[in-house]
Amino acid sequence: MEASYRRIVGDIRRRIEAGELRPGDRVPSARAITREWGVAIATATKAHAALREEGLTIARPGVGTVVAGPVPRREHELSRERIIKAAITIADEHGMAELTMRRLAAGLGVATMSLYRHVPGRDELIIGMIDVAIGAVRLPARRPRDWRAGLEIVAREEWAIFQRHPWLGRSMSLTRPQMAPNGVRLSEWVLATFDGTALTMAERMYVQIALLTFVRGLAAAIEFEQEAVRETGLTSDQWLETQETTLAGMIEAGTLTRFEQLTADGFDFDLDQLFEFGLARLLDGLTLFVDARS
Amino acid sequence: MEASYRRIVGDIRRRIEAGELRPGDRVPSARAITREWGVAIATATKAHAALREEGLTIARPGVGTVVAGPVPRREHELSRERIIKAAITIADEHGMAELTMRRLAAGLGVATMSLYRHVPGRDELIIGMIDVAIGAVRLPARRPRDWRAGLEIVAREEWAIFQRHPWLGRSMSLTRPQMAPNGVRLSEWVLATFDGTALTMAERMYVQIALLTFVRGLAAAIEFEQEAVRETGLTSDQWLETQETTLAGMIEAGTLTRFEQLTADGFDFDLDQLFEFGLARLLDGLTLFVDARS
DNA sequence: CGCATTTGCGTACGGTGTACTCGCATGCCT
DNA sequence: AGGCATGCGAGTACACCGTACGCAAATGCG
Repeated sequence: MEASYRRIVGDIRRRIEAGELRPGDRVPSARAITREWGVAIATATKAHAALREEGLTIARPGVGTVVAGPVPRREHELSRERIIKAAITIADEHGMAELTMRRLAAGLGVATMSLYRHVPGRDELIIGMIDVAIGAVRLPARRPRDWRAGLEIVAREEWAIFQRHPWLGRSMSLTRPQMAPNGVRLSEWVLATFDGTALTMAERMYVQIALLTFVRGLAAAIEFEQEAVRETGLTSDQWLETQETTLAGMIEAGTLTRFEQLTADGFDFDLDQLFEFGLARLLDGLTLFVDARS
Repeated sequence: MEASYRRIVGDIRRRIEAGELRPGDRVPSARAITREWGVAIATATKAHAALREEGLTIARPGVGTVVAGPVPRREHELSRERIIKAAITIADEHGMAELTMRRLAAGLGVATMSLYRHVPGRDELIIGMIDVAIGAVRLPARRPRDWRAGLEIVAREEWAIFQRHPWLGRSMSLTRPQMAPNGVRLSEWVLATFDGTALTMAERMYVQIALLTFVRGLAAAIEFEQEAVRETGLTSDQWLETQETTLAGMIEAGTLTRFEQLTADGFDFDLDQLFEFGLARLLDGLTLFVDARS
């Protein structure tokens, strides 16, 4: 009769090879083996050692003996990635103010404090959200020959991201844009866009920041605009009312003729148009600058 | 012997004329008169009526009989103005996060809930702060002939305000800029700057918003910069460290040559330079636009 | 004298982020 | 076989927030 620990090793190996136990899963613990196979704990330890020897498993004190190999994505388990994704969903749909740790945990079906095993705190969570959001920017692998076209692509891409994530504009200033890994990737792409020009790296960076600043500044208005919509359009009335009482006194003083004319014409905010207008002006100005450098 | 209520009226009138009781002060109440002059309450009421008849006082139910006339500034008393000013001071010095109603009240030496007699809530307080801050913008009465010069003045003035109040950039998008009375005043000035051009009011508004958006976007970075300084410079190190570990992996991949070169050159953020650069480019672009319209 | 009204302010509530702690399961050492 | 340090999940508790509510005192008035 073969040594009983060899039988245990064989059983477990079979389970691994059958895919019953996948990489990252916990093999039966020593205590569990004693119960399952009816052996002493020494035997169980010996089996563990043999498995480890074969490279099939690795032992992690405090957690268990785990099947070796690249850990596959495990959808149902809590992870930093999954938390961030859920947080982004909440922020997108209900606004940043609604993103609380409790609500986030409830949405994930876990206890509040469990989040803190994967994320240091709310601020760091937001930084992670920013990075993931920026990471969604898709830049064409083939860089356009024209720097202006490249810049326009980036700006439009950023604008799209800001629209998809209304909270992003106001949260981004929490951190230096470069801090997030995906921000660095974006920066590099923009810097490279100017490769055909005489601009120094510092100058390119200035250009990039000027552009991003404008887009981000405009994006900061998105959240408010959306919040206004969320609040049952009441804000629109309320705004009108406030404006009315506010303006009444000033118009009486007769010093607001142009502003009055503007509102009479039914001027309306359209963020997309504002974006297009500002982008065109900024790119025009940058063109003058780049041309002067060449 | 004269009617005793006439004596009381005389006494009180003397106090008022002597400046002992100033406009807005409360004249002795009916109860107080009965105690002070030893008369019946009917007499006291009669005295009050006589004073009111003379136009010296006005009666305000629930508060008292008050000396008539324009109410002078009363430094030591709580007022919406004083609250807003104190709030701005706190936000300037310690950041918006430190601005709590409790702390604000403590700084003013009053109970927390006393604030709510003068301010509906924190949000409205912030709106008031924004308005006061914007109200500090000093525009020359004599408008420059050149629209570009005018725009530059406004932009620099706004930038100065944003620097003086680091919280302003992030808070302003809470509301439409026009909501605050002083914002309207500013808008009107900018609109008027283009009087010599062919721009429609809507176009002028677009120009203004584009400019303000850029300035505000850049201003959003001020708060973080200041916060970094506040946190004992640790953030600077921490940032470097994060950047190091972050970049290490990416540089290894060999895809960040330009960014690497930038940091090697010791590129440093200088918000003022960024402002100047962006402003110049934006104004250049706007010039092309305005010229094309003429 | 009773009344409604104004004012100042204390208490309390429902919410937040998160520090702390406890129980449990683990691999390892003696 | 038993004791150990370790890792993990989760519950409890704390400090703090904005502010609704209500009470007590003072007032002019009928």
